Amino acid sequence: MAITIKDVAQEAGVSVASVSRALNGHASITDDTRKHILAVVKRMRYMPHVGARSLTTSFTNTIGVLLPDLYGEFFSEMIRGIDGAARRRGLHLMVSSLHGDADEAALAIRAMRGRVDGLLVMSPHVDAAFLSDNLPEDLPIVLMNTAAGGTQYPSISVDNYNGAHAMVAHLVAGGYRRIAFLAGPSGNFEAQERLRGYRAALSELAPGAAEHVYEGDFSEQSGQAVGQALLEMDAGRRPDALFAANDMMAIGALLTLKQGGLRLPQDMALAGFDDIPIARYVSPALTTVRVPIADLGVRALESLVAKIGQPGSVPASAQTLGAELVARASTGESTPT
Amino acid sequence: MAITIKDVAQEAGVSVASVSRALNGHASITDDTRKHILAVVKRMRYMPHVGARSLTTSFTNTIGVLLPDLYGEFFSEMIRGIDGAARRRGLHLMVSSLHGDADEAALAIRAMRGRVDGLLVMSPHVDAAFLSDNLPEDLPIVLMNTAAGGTQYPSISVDNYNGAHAMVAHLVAGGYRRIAFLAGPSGNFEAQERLRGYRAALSELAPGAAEHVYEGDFSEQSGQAVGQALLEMDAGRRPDALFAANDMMAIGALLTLKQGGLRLPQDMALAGFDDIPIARYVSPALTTVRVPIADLGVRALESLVAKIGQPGSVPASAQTLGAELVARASTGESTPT
DNA sequence: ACATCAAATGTAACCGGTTACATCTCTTCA
DNA sequence: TGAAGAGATGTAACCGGTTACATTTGATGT
Repeated sequence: MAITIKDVAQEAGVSVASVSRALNGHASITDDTRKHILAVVKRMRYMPHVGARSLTTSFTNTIGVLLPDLYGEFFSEMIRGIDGAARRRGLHLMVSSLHGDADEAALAIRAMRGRVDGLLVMSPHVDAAFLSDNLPEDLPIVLMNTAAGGTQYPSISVDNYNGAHAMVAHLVAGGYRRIAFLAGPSGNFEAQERLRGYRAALSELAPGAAEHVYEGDFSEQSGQAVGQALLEMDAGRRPDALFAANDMMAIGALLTLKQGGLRLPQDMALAGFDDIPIARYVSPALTTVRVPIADLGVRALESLVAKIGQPGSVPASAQTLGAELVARASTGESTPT
Repeated sequence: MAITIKDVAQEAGVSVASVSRALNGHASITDDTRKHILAVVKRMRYMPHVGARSLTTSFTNTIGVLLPDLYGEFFSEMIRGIDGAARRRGLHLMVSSLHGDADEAALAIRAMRGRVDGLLVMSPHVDAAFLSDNLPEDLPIVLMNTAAGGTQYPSISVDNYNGAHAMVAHLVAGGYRRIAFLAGPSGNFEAQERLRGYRAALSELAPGAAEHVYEGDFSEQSGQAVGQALLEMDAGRRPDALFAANDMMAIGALLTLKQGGLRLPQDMALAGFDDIPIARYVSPALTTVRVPIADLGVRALESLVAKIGQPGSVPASAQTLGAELVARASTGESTPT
């Protein structure tokens, strides 16, 4: 068994209360005794048992983070943002992936009880009903990139609609007219918003143009499949631009189209969404919409902290972060990198 | 305040002990009362306070993970491996980045006391002395990718030496003779091992060839800088192959060299180390050494779990994971993807 | 010299669970 | 019928901290 506060108290010849006070910088303790106690603490290498402490103080200095999956650049960026913001406030992170079904998600949420001061959740499987069923009622929570919260929980997400809208505008401005869209999984809220943006912009900015929507699932493979389908099309009927709902699909299509002998962007322009790091490195470099993922994490953590600070008083707001168009060579921009 | 076991006991008309027994599947409780209690638990949405529980049981079902930084594909992969292995065992993860100085690292370690059953640590700042100074003595720990443990702590790392050795062999076999090496930060153990592998292989396999070592720091920028330096060299004296100690530097060099008009691999072959996802997508696709990062995480977690299972009994072993050469176009391979 | 009072320190209750031990209930058998 | 014993349930101590309240100590004023 490790060293406890009692051991320290005994060794220093004082009461546990004094040790506690010395450690927490509490009032009314002589400088002499404080120094003496701290010396003993150091000598014995005592470190408080955080769990025990949080039992009485009821705060843990820890934030729980639930993400759908811990894979890929998106996740990595998100955690980076959250971690940076958390460390700035001296908070720790407890992360959990949710990639199982709803039951597993429920389990993960329960496991957080008593260990965290608040929860950051991003999950396609989670909706408001599920949350109110499984959440300890008094646990502050902020949702990310989801429509699930309704008005009940605060959420913060990226402006997928306007990002997609801006991309279509960019393509139209570049002279492209037969603009196809490679959609994400239909159940996914972000994918829906991006599709909605595409449709609205198209009917608004290129009134005559027809919609061409391909189904995809955000994977590189589905990009390759659509690339293949496009290659096999009659060149006259082929779209002159393909806008994929995320970068990975765009890259899959890019590789397939290039391999099939198409010149990009002369034969077909290509655009993605997310601006994952790879986007800059493929050739031609991929035009995309930059999603401020790390920022999203930072903001989410910050609103969570605010909510923890004043429980109940903050109404459930839905913040939106702007997404910025990044024009690169795949839609004809000359600038490299 | 949330619902406690007492509330449940009162509501169900039993003692707290019975509730506890019902929840933990303990022996000697009637099926009737168990069902009744569980029904009440469900109705009240009670969830046990894990911190309080761990106070008496002294286990937390949580593993602490300390990484130097939570940025980039490397750590994303590592966490993915750890998370998968952890969830298979019903363990939770508490992650913390260490990117500050030693003091911050010490703080992060102390914060884990009482919240985790064991620690997974990967850090350049950490050595054996530091650990024995700051670690609660009874906390199981496994180190990753570091020489720091000495014989005191078990560690698991990638075979950087032989990976680099194999790459040099590959280049020599490809006919390259003036093989330059772009090193990583000198304080970094992995970087040192890769450099050592380069040197040994070179003197062994190409006895006459001179060493050319450039300094780098694992960043894309340092790759660009060296790329620029190479471009400015007299073509006759220029190396015919550049082996960078990691992929990001190789990619930095690749972009700069291409932009400078060099043809790869005809004018210069290029190789990296790590096999991050981007490596496949650049053109020419980058020859590299695949580091089984996720595997490393899995193995590390598994040895930690083993150590937690039998404290003290396992001697501090140092496992090594093989690194596999992946030949792609940047060293002349014809295969795409 | 003694009463008064503030500051420093100690004692013990409490946070929310688990579990050893005590108690109660009910069956079984002499 | 009553004693013994097994099985179910309750009581209370404990895990390692924090903190309200009690107590001790020492300075101050008259």
